[in-house]
Amino acid sequence: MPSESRTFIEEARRAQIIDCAIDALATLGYQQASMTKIAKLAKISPGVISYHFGGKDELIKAVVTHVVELAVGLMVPRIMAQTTAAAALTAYIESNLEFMRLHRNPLIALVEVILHDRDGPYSGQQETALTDLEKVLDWGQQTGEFRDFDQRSMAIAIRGAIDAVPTYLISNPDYDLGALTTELTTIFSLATRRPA
Amino acid sequence: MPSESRTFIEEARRAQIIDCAIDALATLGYQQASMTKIAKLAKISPGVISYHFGGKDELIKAVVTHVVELAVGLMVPRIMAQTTAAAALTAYIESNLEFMRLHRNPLIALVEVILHDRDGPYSGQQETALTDLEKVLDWGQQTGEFRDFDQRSMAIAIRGAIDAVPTYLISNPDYDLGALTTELTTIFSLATRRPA
DNA sequence: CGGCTTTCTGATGGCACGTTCAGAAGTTTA
DNA sequence: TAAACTTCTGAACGTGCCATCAGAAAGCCG
Repeated sequence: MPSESRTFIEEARRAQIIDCAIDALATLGYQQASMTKIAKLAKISPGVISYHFGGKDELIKAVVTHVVELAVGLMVPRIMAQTTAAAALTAYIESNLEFMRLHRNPLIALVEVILHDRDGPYSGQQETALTDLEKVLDWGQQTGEFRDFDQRSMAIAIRGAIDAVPTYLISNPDYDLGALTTELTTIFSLATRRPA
Repeated sequence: MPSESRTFIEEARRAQIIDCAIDALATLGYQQASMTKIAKLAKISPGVISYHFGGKDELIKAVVTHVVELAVGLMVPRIMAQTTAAAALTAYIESNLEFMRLHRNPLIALVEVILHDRDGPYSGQQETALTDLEKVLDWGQQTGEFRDFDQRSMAIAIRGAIDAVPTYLISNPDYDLGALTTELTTIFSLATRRPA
């Protein structure tokens, strides 16, 4: 159902439900974020969710799409604006962590979904993230800024380090993201650069 | 119930059930690994599990304890055997990945449990892993082998990179662990060492 | 106002889960 | 062998889940 053909009310309800689903996922975790609880959060009847989304799967898909759009919108321009691959990699890491700072709950909700939907339609998301990152790495190797590491291994390491942060933040909400950002960019700058 | 006071039969059953639980967790995932399915795998009645373990929580705890023991037994001696902090860090990473190679299903089972038991008793495991790693990092900073990075941030990055591997292997079971091991040790060697 | 569609309610059904339990089967002890 | 204990079975129970649906409410329009 294309967005154009949706009523004003329908748009509003969908947005409200998605927001509540994000809150439920982030605060309760995937297991506890049931349709009934999400409905209770939104102060509506459980049936409404099925009415607007058809089922739980579609609601989850809508949440993922929404958060991914948010993330891409924030990160891609920042990365594209760089003129060297090294700067792009730094911007990649920084914008990832900046997104955590600005949209913590949506990100945690996204992580919850991805972690719990094994073999689900979101394992593809991970592969996409890796190949996107590899483009930056390839750029740097082409220009000679980066040394000759294995791109896939490096991508796994970088994404792994980034993806560890939200999980860590769930247990330690007050940890200083700034220090972490500085250190992560330094680590992978040192790890990727061509030795003098 | 201490291990000493257990019958031979009880020991055998517990071991069998733990093995089947590991297989179920690794192949089906946390959600699908129900008591009934584990019992079916072990070709016993569901009641037997409750009889020997008291409940699902205790079974999961037994699985975690078992795998952690396996891992510690393999990794700690290798790390302790090193004479420099840099070598210890390399051994840390290598033995982690070696454990994946030797005990893939137990490790995946462990990861499944830790990922799905948010706020559960296993979030503590993660903190323990970080502080243990920080001991190695602190060693290297004391001796001057390592530069002055923030230990917590570095620990998060290293563990994140390592923990990303099992998840990646679920989707890509045939990826070359050797190449990954070499690259990960190189990355964090470059990232930690004191610049000349 | 009266018909028509959209939107919502809240109860219901069906399903899978973990746990429990009366009794059966097996094992040990005397 | 007989009694006592351990181990096991499989059905039953209570719970929470998602999906469904008849009917109520609300909005829209002629």
